[in-house]
Amino acid sequence: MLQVNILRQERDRVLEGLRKRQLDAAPAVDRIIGLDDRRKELQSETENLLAERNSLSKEIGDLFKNGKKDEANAKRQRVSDIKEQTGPLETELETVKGELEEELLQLPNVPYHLVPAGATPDDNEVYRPYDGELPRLAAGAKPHWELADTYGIFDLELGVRTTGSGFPVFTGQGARLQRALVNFFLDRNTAAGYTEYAPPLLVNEDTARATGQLPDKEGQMYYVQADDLYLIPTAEVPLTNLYRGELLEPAQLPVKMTGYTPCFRREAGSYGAHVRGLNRVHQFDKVEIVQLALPEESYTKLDEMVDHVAGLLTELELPFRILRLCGGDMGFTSAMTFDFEVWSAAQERWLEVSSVSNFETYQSNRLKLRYRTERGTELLHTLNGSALALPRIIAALLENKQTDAGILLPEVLHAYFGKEKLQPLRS
RNA sequence: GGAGGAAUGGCAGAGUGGUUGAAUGCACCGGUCUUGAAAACCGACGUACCGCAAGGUACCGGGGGUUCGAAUCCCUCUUCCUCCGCCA
Repeated sequence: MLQVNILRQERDRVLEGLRKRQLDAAPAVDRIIGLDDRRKELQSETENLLAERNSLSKEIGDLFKNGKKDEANAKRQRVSDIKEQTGPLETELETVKGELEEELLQLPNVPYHLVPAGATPDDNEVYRPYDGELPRLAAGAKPHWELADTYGIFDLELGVRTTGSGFPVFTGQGARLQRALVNFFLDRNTAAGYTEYAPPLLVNEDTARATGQLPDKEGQMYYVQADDLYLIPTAEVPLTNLYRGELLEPAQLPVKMTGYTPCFRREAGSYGAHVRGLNRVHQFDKVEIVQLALPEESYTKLDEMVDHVAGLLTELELPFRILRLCGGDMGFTSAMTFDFEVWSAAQERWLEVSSVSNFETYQSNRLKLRYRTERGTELLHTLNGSALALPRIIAALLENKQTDAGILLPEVLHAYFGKEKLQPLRS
């Protein structure tokens, strides 16, 4: 959520930034400022009356003590009058505050100055191209959903039986590979200074709202009605919220967290050839990294996170490129996002495997996540990234590493998986 | 799920209707003393919002109510603790 003061003080910069999202925010911004003006007006008026009430109440107390009952009763009448006035004022104040918040929630984050303008993924900037020859597979190379059958990696039919479409069941060495990857990622992340957490997979409404999933992505989350809880779409949500409402000392920063969780996404309306196999599923495993950083350091930290994720992909020996998302393709809450895409030689397309973003103060404003400065308190910057999402990594490993002799695993996984390659099932 | 108890500032912990935003201790910060440190002593020490400022308002788990006035009384919700039951 953007801060009203920023909208007031930097109106032009905000509007210009939001235009990169193909959004003309001028009417909304003006409505917000108008509501905030009204809010201040009502608040001053109300508080003046309350101040009078408070001082009268004190006098009444003294008068009663001194036995001056008549004088006290006269003042009591005045206080009653004040109450009659403040009632409607306070009601209106609450209404205006609600409307103000409603408007603010509709406004996405302002893109960072380096973010390219644009409407669709075609406008994304190739920030770091793949510097090599894209691998070519022998004729007859299979996509991962066919390899999954041959090698017994995962089974979509079983998921349909237990749950429904888009819930893969990982089996045998596929399940083992998944576990190996989770461990590999967590080890690398903790070695890089991220503290490991195993957070809840269900969160309450306040939590979902604070990181911006509500109201923007309401329909994308699974909702447990009986207990009013949401299944997390990413570990970002519980991890970032661990610090909701905190006031940190600069010495505590940056806070670096990592966590492995399943992620749940309804993905309503996503069907077609590009969502076959593991390309898009309702439940998947992901290891996430999160940082809480000083504003002046957050973009350095973003670079650090990008390099870290790039290191993981390099170790996995997967050809990848990094995109800087254009305004129109960026998430609602992000100020700048880098997407990592792995090349799938069998599908001959790029698969997104990680998204690394700086949210600046957009989340921390809702989180009330601040740090102490000489002058007072300031909002922190929050950042997060996938390190990494499992299904498409598995898809890419299967497809790119297939040989006549089996699927060769990258060397770094040998210690985690126990074997050098995946073996076909005996049929 | 049943019964009882509790929720106060960074922590501990007073406070049951009227100068209580809140005693006291600890921690933290500034200072005195000291070659330095410790100890001792002195001082400062919550957050948000409104206001140019002076100052004001709100907040003692959340919400609502009683009252001229609520941390303090009432209702309700949540969470934690103890005991019982059930259970991975």
